[in-house]
Amino acid sequence: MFKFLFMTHSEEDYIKAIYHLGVLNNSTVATNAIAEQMDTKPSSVTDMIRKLSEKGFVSYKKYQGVSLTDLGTQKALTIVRKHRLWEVFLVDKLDFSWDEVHEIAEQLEHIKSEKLTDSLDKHLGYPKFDPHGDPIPSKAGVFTNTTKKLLNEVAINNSGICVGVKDSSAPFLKFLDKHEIALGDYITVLDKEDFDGSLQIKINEKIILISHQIASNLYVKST
Amino acid sequence: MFKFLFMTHSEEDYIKAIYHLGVLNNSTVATNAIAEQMDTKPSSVTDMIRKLSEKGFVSYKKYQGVSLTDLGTQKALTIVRKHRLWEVFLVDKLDFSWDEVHEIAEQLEHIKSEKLTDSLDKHLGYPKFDPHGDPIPSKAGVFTNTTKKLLNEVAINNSGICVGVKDSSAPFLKFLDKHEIALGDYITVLDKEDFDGSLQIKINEKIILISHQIASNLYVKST
DNA sequence: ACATATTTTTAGATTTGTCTAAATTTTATT
DNA sequence: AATAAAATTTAGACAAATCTAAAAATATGT
Repeated sequence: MFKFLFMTHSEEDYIKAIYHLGVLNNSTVATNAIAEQMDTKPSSVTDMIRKLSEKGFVSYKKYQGVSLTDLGTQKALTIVRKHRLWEVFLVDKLDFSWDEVHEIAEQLEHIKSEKLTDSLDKHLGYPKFDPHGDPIPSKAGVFTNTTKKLLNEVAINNSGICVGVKDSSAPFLKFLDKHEIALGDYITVLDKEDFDGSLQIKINEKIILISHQIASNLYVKST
Repeated sequence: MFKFLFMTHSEEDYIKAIYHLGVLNNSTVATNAIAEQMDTKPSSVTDMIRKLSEKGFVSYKKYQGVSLTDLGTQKALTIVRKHRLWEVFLVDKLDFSWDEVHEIAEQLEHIKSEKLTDSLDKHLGYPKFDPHGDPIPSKAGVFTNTTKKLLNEVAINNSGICVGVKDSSAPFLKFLDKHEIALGDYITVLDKEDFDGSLQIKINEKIILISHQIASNLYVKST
């Protein structure tokens, strides 16, 4: 029964990839999608899926895609929890910037110690969101749910507080730093250009113009 | 040239084992000794030694034992440094007790990020010793050297400050906790029994009797 | 619906780290 | 110094995770 509790780093990486792909389209995940996400070959994915299926982490029928079982989802959530807690640690305690933490958290998320995870959580003050605004599941696997929307969906003259990014790649995060856009900032949409979808916004008492691409990767919460 | 910089967890574990065995007897390390230390088979050790030799971490002649090269020593020191810094983190920041930290640090020592190690060092206030009193090498690989001796070597009516343990196994550490013996405590040797080598000591204003076995696993620094 | 394209799986090979069992070398003993 | 004992290495095998190339299943387009 407890024989299957140990997971290798690789198994955990697959579970996490399936989780992230699964929450997006809310259906079974394609072999090729996993292969692309993990930068590996579809044949390798098939092999691993079989193994994870035998261990009870995913349900799988040949050619029909894969989805996480309850056990698999639970496992994925603990990995996501660890990843995001470590990101908070790196930013809050070690003064890393939000574009530097992902790669290190990819390593730290595999550290096996429930007590460590829980102590870290406590040490950080039970944070609900990571440095990119992504929610941190509780020990029980529950997310704080928020009613966030993309900035480009906000109507003219409406406001919101910046609560997250959709694209958390280093280039985008560095762009935001450079233009002094940070989580917690109060943003008012002043105007939208029909021509290119760009937005005129007020942020930190300054009025700036941002492209549609930027606006569609920034989450805000209505105030 | 830089092809050999990446090391697997397993390679790092071997390097660390060779390091620890090497500093003790200050000579080449035997295959069997490594096998025993790592709880593996001598044939596996031979295979790995070959690989580490090809990568330049150890120097090795068949049947003649193995020793770390400068590169290998440097690598070992960074692993030891990471291990001990994480131990300090766990005890100082996350309130772990000193008998719980070794296993977790065994995992954390493999995290690859020089910036993380250095930031952690800074965050912890550049500690010179881990929770067991073992010295933490600096980024440059230098130890703070101390003139510590075992408690059983202290003459009657002489004193010392408890600075470390020779045996850092959980049972011994728990024993010390139970009897309220901690690093930093001021200890005076009042008497030694010829019969069994046990010592009468004064610690924290209390006089207690400890066995030779205990005394020979406690390091003190002369005051 | 049929042909074609795409996706997925299979079969077989490779690398890493390990093992067992046998062979070899070194060390210890008498 | 010869022989026994111990340590070490070699040879061959295995499991995990990956790959390539080919085969099979599914999806797409007219």
